[in-house]
Amino acid sequence: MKMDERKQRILQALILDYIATGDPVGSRTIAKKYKLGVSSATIRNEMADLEEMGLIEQPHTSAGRIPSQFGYRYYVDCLMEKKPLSEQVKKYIQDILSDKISEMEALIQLSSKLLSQLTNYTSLVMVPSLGKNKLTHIQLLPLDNNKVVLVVVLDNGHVEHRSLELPFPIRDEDVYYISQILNNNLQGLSIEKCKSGLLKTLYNELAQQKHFLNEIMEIIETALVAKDDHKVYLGGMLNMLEQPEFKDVDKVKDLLELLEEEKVLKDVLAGAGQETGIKVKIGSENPYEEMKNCSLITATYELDGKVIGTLGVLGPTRMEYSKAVSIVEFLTYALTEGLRKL
Amino acid sequence: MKMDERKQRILQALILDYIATGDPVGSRTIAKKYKLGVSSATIRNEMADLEEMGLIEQPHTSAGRIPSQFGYRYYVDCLMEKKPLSEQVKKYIQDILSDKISEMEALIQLSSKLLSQLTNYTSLVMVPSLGKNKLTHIQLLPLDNNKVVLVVVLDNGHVEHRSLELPFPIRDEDVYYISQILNNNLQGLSIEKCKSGLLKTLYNELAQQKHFLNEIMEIIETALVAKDDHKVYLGGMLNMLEQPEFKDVDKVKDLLELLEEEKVLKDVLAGAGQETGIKVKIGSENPYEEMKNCSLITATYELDGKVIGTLGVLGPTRMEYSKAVSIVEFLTYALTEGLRKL
DNA sequence: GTTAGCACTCACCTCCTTTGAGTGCTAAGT
DNA sequence: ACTTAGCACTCAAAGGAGGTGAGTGCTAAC
Repeated sequence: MKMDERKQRILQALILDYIATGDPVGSRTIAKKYKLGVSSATIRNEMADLEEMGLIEQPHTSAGRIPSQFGYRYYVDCLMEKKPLSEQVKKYIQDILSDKISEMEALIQLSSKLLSQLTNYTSLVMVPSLGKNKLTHIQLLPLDNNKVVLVVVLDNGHVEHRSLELPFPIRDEDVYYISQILNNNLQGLSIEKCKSGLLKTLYNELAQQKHFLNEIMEIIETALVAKDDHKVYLGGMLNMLEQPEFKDVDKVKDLLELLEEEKVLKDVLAGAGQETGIKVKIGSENPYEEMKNCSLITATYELDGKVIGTLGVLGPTRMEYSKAVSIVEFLTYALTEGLRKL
Repeated sequence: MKMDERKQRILQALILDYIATGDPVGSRTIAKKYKLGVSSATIRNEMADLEEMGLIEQPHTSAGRIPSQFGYRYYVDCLMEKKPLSEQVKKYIQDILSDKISEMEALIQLSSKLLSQLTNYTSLVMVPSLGKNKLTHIQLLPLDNNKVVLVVVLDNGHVEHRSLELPFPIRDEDVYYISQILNNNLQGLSIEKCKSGLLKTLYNELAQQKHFLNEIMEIIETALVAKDDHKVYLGGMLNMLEQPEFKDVDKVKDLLELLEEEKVLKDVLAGAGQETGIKVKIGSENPYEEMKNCSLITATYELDGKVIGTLGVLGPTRMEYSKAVSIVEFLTYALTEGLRKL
């Protein structure tokens, strides 16, 4: 069966109406609301064809049609017209993102919040792995008899700290001394490189000084390795509750519980891949059963021309794709700009 | 009307049954399940009295009775028998809380998680204000031409860091120099004291060196002041969805949205006061309209014999008070112990 | 003071009917 | 050959009627 223009127009009208109202759409509604110049009977015939092609379906015999997952797919790929954002909204985004933010992570977190606010869906933003970043500073500060604080500063402005408990007391001077050696040797290297054996070399240099450095090095190594990981921000999770398709607590509970697990979020975003450009995953294209009634729109943001993270919105399959895509698109742009300026 | 022992026994039976089943409890059920040695008719008479006294109420004419807010109050104050925790659970709590945690905040956060897991309700934990803690270290690290990282280490193991953007470039040596001066002057002082003019004194000392210190000091002051605040952890928010009384999305949405606001959480916990001991707020005793179907059980935890924070569980008014109270009680004890050892 | 007995209430369930939106098919119109 | 009007048909949803049962309050007897 061939997909002529009239079928396309009918499919588009049906999807737009369904997205707007949430009710199954009948032939009469389409004939009346969207002037296609044909009667409802004709539209009925065409709809029968569209159903045969798998693009729309009937929830039950005497109801109108709703788009199938493939219908949404076709719409997103071929029919959707991007709805340009108003200058006002663009300005709003840019104003907020350029408002004196000096830490990369704060900027990214803000983007997540903005994304969920603007779309009224749930936002996911993956913060880049720190593995490739270079150390600007590594510093140990004495805290107590046998406690020190390890502070790691990366060249992207990211700061991590961790308290370490040593199994033996240590003098303040020694802490400063070790700190200095660490700094001299590790400054400018990436975390990845620090991990790969370099710490051992360093150990040799310091071993001449103190016999218990071995243990300190181990702890530092663990701390560094543990920090070399992605992080995901989730925003507007409760927006899901606004959606009529999730008005039943039992239905939405599993989804919300799923979203509370960080590993899942990483999976979901990682599934979108690293290629640049906007991607849309519809219904069961997503990796989790609980998300079969959801769609995910993602894009990647960059720093120095390289993809460093992914961001996206998660909503019901019946989501406002055109609006959401525009927002994701512009926010990605604004975030990339923001990062560049940093 | 006087509250004789039989009335008490009936009220207790009714509340226990209602908490267990969630259904209104009739006279026959009480007569059968809880052997009080009297017939259902007698119980009916007593229940009429209890209703007159405002302790129980009927959802509608031909239904059983449910406890009123005052009924719960009376139960919690006079009738409730604390259910001792099994040694197993106690050990579980203590094991988890003593598992190599060296940062106060991590310990507190873990307590929150534990609390929601064990009770299946929502947990709130307020982290103490940092104002009274002493500075162990204050350190500036150069990051970039005109960016520095401020790291503040407190004597309780808490570490805060913040990136500062200076409106002018600064040399690494100067950063270290300032850092040293700050350290020498502020070490051992509480944040409160740092704020109160001391920074200005310090400014005089440094002003002889560099003219732009003024601005640095301002930034540091802002950073310190902003950090002197309470923080609240929320755990198991979605547990609310498990409760049959919140099976309607519209009912639970407002509550969940309320709980997402940190200010609200602070209010709610602050409302419980600072006196030591377990407190129970039932239904509309809570400060927010959205919580009129919830009860909150709180307790305070201590360090060095002084109250430093509050922790609690929030559940439906029909919550398992005896179990929840026991868990809150023991967890408070375990957390206080854990903090002491730190 | 307690209890058995009884009339009464009312939410809830089930069954039935009505309603209306929507369909598919057919035959007539262009 | 496509389009359309007309019609019979389907089925979810809404509304109503009747039955059920848990529970109550009252009264009279123990």
